[in-house]
This record gives sequence, C-alpha cells and structure tokens, in this order.
Amino acid sequence: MGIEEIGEQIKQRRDILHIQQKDLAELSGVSLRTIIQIESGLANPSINTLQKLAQVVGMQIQLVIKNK
Amino acid sequence: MGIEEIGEQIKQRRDILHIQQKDLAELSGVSLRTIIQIESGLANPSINTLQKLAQVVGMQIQLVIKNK
DNA sequence: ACCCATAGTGCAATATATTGCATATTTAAC
DNA sequence: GTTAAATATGCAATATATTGCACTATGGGT
Repeated sequence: MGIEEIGEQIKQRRDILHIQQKDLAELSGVSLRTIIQIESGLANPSINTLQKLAQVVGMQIQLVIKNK
Repeated sequence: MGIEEIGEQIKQRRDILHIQQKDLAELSGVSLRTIIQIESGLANPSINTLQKLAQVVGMQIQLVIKNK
C-alpha cells in the first residue's frame, strides 16, 4: 500500500460519492491544496490528515498483518 | 482507528516478535525517539514513517470502507 | 469559439513531524 | 539493593507536511 495507492483510493471513493475536492476540503478540514497533493500521490500525509479525509468518504485506516 | 491504537498495535506486534525499540529503529530507519513517541500515542506519524515500521513487523496499512 | 466550474501547479510562509543529545525512569536479573 | 538493559522525556535543531495566494490547465455545456 504505497502513497500513490492511498491517494488513488481516496480519489476513487470521492468520485463514487460525487464529492468534489472543494467539498471534501470543507467537510474534512483539510485544505484543498493538500487534498490535491494527496490524491496525486505527491504528498506524504500524516495519519491525522488521512483519517480526516477517510472519515468523510466513509473509510478508515487499518494496520493489518501481512500474510506473505 | 486512532493514533493511540495504531501505536499500540505496532508495539504489540513488536513485542510478539521480540524486537526491541532500538532494533526496530535500525531496521526501519526511523529514529528511536520517533518510535517511542508513536508507540506512546504522542505522535502523528506520516504514512511513510508508519509504513517503515509496519513493514519491519510484518504489517501493512490499509484503507478500507467502513460498513457502519 | 466562449464561458464556467473543477482540478492542478509554483512559490513562499507557517505548522508540525522527526531527530539527536543528555538525562531520567522503568524493568529484569543477579 | 545494585547493576545493566530497555524504555521514556525535555529541549532545541532540522526536515518536512500543510497552507494560502495567484495562476494555469482541463473539461463540459451552450
């Protein structure tokens, strides 16, 4: 699960819910600028920031054991 | 999944594997100082940092859809 | 073509994560 | 109780995430 992948997942989920980046920014409290960077895979967000976004789009962060 | 919970999970997993904080620091490239802070729930790590630790203890970050 | 909304970029400023060092505390073993 | 290893803390320095502003680019509709 790389940084690009995480950004991509947020973006996909946001698209499914028909939420715009601007709205996600307002709903999450994370700046539009940062959201763009995260979705583009250019950012290395903190857990807090990622959680704010995840919550708005109905997701959550998990730390799971790798089976391989 | 809060920050305290994440730190706790890393710590638990590290204990199971009998890895010391110092060794986790060397293996992951994350400073001992930072590891202590994360495990104590005092830090808000970046995805990169968390991934470095997770990998050493055989875990991975996932972004999953909340079913509730 | 033109408008308009949405998404993305460059750059500088600010907030915050990460680090090292010295020191303290806990824990375990003897 | 003493020692030593492991874990934790205060503080300052550095690296980096986050932000705002102005601007550019992209895409859809008329």
